[in-house]
Amino acid sequence: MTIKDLARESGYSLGTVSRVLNGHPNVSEKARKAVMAVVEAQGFELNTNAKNLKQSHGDSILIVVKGRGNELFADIVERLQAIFSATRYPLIIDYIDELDSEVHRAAALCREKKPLGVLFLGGSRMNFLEEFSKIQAPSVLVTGDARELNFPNLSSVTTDDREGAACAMEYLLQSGHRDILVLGGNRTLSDTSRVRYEGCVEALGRSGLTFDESRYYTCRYSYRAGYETMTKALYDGLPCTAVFAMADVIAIGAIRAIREAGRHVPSDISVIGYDGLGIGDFLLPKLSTIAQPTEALAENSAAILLDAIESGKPARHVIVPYSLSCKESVQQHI
Amino acid sequence: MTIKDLARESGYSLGTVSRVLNGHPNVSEKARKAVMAVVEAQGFELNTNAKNLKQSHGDSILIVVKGRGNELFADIVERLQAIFSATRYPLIIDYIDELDSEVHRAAALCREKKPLGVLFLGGSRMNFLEEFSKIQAPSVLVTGDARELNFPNLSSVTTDDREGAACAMEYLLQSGHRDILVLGGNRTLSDTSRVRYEGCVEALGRSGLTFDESRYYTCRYSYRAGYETMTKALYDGLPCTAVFAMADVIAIGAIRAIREAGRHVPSDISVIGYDGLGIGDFLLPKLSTIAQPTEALAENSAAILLDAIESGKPARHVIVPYSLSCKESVQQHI
DNA sequence: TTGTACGCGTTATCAA
DNA sequence: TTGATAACGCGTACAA
Repeated sequence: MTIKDLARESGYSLGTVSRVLNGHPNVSEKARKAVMAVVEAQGFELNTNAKNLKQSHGDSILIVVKGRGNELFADIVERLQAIFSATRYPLIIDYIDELDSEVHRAAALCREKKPLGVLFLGGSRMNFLEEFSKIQAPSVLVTGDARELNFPNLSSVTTDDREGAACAMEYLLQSGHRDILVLGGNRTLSDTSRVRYEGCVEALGRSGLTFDESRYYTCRYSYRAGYETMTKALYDGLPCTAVFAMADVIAIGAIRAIREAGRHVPSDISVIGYDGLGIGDFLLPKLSTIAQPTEALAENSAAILLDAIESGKPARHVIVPYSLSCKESVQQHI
Repeated sequence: MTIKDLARESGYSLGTVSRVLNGHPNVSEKARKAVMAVVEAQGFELNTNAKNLKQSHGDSILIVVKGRGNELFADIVERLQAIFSATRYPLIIDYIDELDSEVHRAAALCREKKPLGVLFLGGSRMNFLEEFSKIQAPSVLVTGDARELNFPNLSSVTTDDREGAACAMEYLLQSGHRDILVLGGNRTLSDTSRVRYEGCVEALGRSGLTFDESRYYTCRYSYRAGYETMTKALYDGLPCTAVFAMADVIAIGAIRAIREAGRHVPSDISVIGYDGLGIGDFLLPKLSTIAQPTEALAENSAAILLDAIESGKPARHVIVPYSLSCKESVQQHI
């Protein structure tokens, strides 16, 4: 069943049928009805390949996810999937290592699949600077700020990582902690980690304190890395009554490490994470964290991308609010 | 850059170029070299849309995932992604609700996308019986047994759920537990749940015991559902020293519920899960569980599907071994 | 072994 | 408002 058959059955020509199917203006109501009647009756479906061939681009949306271990992204991907399943755009999801270049990968995929748009889950300025100019499709960086990058086709949706991190630190500070360890990503490679780090320094500064570099532990974003890094930190033996982990996955691994060292959370060591993973509420103790609004992140990203694709709207940059989620893993230090 | 350009630049004709690109036999080594040289030099990429149009089917592989809350599937999807990223087949991943028909959804998607093959993550016999005949593409049911369904294009890869569940129960029994609650899926809709339930009954039978129906709590596969169901079970007040949760996500939610009720795991109530989620090792207590080999599950599924797609090999049904993972959430009952 | 020519299903341009 | 027809890039009979 092709539009050719549709033309025959409906008594109209190919051109008219195509116009009906694409909602073009210059077509009589009568013709529209006639064609649609056959469509309903025969269950006709347009051949995407032919359409794409003609239009010389694909019909999918590409999602490049940075880091397999980061559950936050899993949450966002799920939401994105739910949103896009209501549209006619198939999703191509591509996972790359946390330390690889998402832009390089996206550029390659764009050449191959010619997607309508691309969504970056995580990304670093350096990579964008280097080769984002190679990609033409409207894109949005989710979980990162692309405002200063100033690419006309690159939007961004994120929380304020600096303030979020500062908020976490301040919470720890206000709870009486002074000996704080920070577990975060590689600050050279990850903007998010760098900006959150700056937030930490800032928060400390506001209290007249300075951050001791040796208290920053570089860590991949995964349960295991959190566990291993915290184990090492404990072994190093710096005084420590609280830990700020830049991701909940890291925090969860760290808590396990603390417990295995015979210490308790939060009575011996308080832990605050970042992300607001769903599982946090089912742990013991419930994880205190800076919650990212995954739903808002996903919805805004999708809306912006769709606007760009369908209506050619220009890039936008939106900041969605984080929230301090005080649960059970942080305690007043006496 | 099309094969037309390639033809011009290489000095050969369109036909020869196409043959080289598709690895056809009747082409001289000289021609092959000449064409490939230009391909390398110019970075030519074949137009998938045109190719697909010509061959009247897509080039992607469809994955239908049943249930958004089931982390096991997330693990498997990740592995699948890693495997297929090494091939030229894009993955289209579609999540549906745990209680919807995966086969119905797949059939619709097949009409639309004409994928080369489809992977079902979770699925129930009833749905397959009803409309799997509508789908022609080679498929594999991951995490379910399709042997008796006897479709020529449906393979399956799974662990032995009956034995796995029996193993979990026996472990509890051997640990001295008699008052055991079981939290699992809807046995009418989910074959996996039904079969695991049968395993429970069987294990009990081997010990001369019978399963009291009121001890089975129906529960969706998610942290929250596990938490809520366990809370309700605790409220019901049946004597209980151990819980078998048919999924780790359920077990994790249940453990939280138990703790909130002021009881301890495992000293008051032992809990064993099913799946072997990565996070299990970072919890307190570490989760004892029946571990499914996600890697083997993914690898076998991919291999079978690829064999079917590329070499037309017939359906296969493989059982991969589960393993009892004794960690910290189950204790001897005195 | 190589080249030519046609058709896949669609959109878009132009004339009617 | 409608219809005829030319591309889009590729695979493949068929001819050479």
